[in-house]
Amino acid sequence: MRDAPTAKGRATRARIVEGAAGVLREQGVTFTTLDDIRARTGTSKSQLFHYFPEGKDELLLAVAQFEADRVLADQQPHLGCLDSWESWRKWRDVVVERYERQGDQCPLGSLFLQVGRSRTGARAIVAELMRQWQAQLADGMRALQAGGLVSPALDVERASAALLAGIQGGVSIMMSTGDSTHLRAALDDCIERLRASAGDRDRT
Amino acid sequence: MRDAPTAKGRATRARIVEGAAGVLREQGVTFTTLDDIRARTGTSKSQLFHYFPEGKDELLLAVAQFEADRVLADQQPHLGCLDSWESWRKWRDVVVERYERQGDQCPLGSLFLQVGRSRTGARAIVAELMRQWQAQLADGMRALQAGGLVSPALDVERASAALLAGIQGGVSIMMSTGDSTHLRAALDDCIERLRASAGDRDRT
DNA sequence: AGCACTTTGGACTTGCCGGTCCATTTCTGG
DNA sequence: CCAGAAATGGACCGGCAAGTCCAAAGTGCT
Repeated sequence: MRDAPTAKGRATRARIVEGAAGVLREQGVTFTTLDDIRARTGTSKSQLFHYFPEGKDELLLAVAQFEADRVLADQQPHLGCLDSWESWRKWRDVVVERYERQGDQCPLGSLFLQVGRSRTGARAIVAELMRQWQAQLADGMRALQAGGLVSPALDVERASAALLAGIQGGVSIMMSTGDSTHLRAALDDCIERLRASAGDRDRT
Repeated sequence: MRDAPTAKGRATRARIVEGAAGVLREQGVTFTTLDDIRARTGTSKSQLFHYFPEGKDELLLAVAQFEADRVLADQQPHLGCLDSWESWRKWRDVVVERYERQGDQCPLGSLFLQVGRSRTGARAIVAELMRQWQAQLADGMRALQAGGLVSPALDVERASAALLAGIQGGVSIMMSTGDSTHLRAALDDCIERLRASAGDRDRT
């Protein structure tokens, strides 16, 4: 049932996932029932179980994957070519803007907390997301190094890990406080350190 | 009922909170029922509602407060006197050790996600925890400044916000990946930057 | 058109779990 | 030792939400 036989089926499945993602963002996993999803997506109970035979968990997992894909996509094209200070700045702005708009809705955090226990799949999704995210940050740092904008002595692995951690923490703090100060601080602090590790030329 | 009339009552209430905290860590909020808590704490249903008349939410909130108090307490006495590089190092080790031991059990994160929607109280607890935590980090940085170990030009507010974000993110990444690399990276990176902002003397 | 398969509708079942209630026991103060 | 309050035990209730099932409608292929 992963890929439905007919086009109509595939469309319905996609509609369910997308609609479910919306409901989940608004209400949180805990307070979302299959009936809510049914109502939002204009489907019947049997459809839900037709496309997700293993029930709610399977659907939640599909939504988690859907959201995870969006996280990186939303940062493109900037995340993909972090080879100048200007591109880093733009990327930073996109990240801040995206998460501020999202506000206190945490599509992934809560999802994997719920599903994580029962299905190991959820952890894998998040872990893979983190891996790719960090890899792209590391690529960007190496691009700066290649351009002579950052010291070759910089420990790229560690710096990218720290930056990723800062983002995650910034976002999760924003979830509880509604304030993006920490996210901004983490991003700016890390980027500024990259700058400091260069010579002082090209401070744009 | 906040503070029970008799000593026995107070003891029971405390036993419930503590036991509930244990169950919640192990199973997560979603999969924990009042019966689980009842079993663990050797109490009866009526006791639960006797001490927490508003039901599960009230109990969850009490546990959240209990856990929040522990977070800072576990970092003492180091967090309280971050006035030398040595004390920062010790504190860093304590944080890493504490969260590695905790592993993938997230006492607070999941709690406030659940309760946060229904009761605003949970957010307040987390927000207050973050405030105090960051304040103590900022104090530590100012102590370093006072001792001439760190440049007076350092933006303490931003640096402490970034550090806190890094810790939070490091911990939450560890929740999904089981790996403390990011937490360590965030701590070490931030502390190293503090060092770099000083003159180079006293690099112990 | 006709057959097989997919998709859809929605009533129904089932079990769980938060919450209620009252009876009983244990404390405490005088 | 006694009254009144606090603490405890546990049976019971009611609602909700996940999951089942079968019949009906649509779809595509020959």
